[in-house]
Amino acid sequence: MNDPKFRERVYAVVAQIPPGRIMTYGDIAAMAGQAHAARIVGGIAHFGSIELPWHRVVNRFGGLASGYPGGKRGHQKDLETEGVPIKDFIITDFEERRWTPGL
DNA sequence: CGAGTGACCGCAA
DNA sequence: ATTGCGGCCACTC
Repeated sequence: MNDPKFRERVYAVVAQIPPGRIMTYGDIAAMAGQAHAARIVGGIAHFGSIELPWHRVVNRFGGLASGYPGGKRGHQKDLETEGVPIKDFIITDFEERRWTPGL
C-alpha cells in the first residue's frame, strides 16, 4: 500500500511540518525512504506544489535555499514570520527547531 | 523513449 | 581551515 511516488511522500512530510519547526532536505529524503535522495527533495520542491511550506525546509547547515521564489530574502522573511529566528540567512536556533515527524 | 538537471550531502587534497 | 569534486535518485523536457 505504501507505493506512492517519492514525490508524494515528500509532500506528506513537508506538509506535516508544524509552524515554527524546520527540517533538512536530507532528513525529509530519509523519511521518504531515500536518504540518498536529498537532491530529489530539492528538485521536487522546485517543480512541486508551491502551496507546501517549503520555507520550513532548509539545507543541512540550517541555511536557506537558493531557488526559493523570492530568493533567500523571501525565504528568510517567511521563516521569521513563522517564528524562526534567522541571522545572516542561517537559522540561529536551527538545531533546536529541527523537527521530525513521528517524534 | 532518452538525456539532462537539480532548492543536496559527504569526502578529499 | 578552505575549496573543489563526485555521487546518488527522482523529476522534467
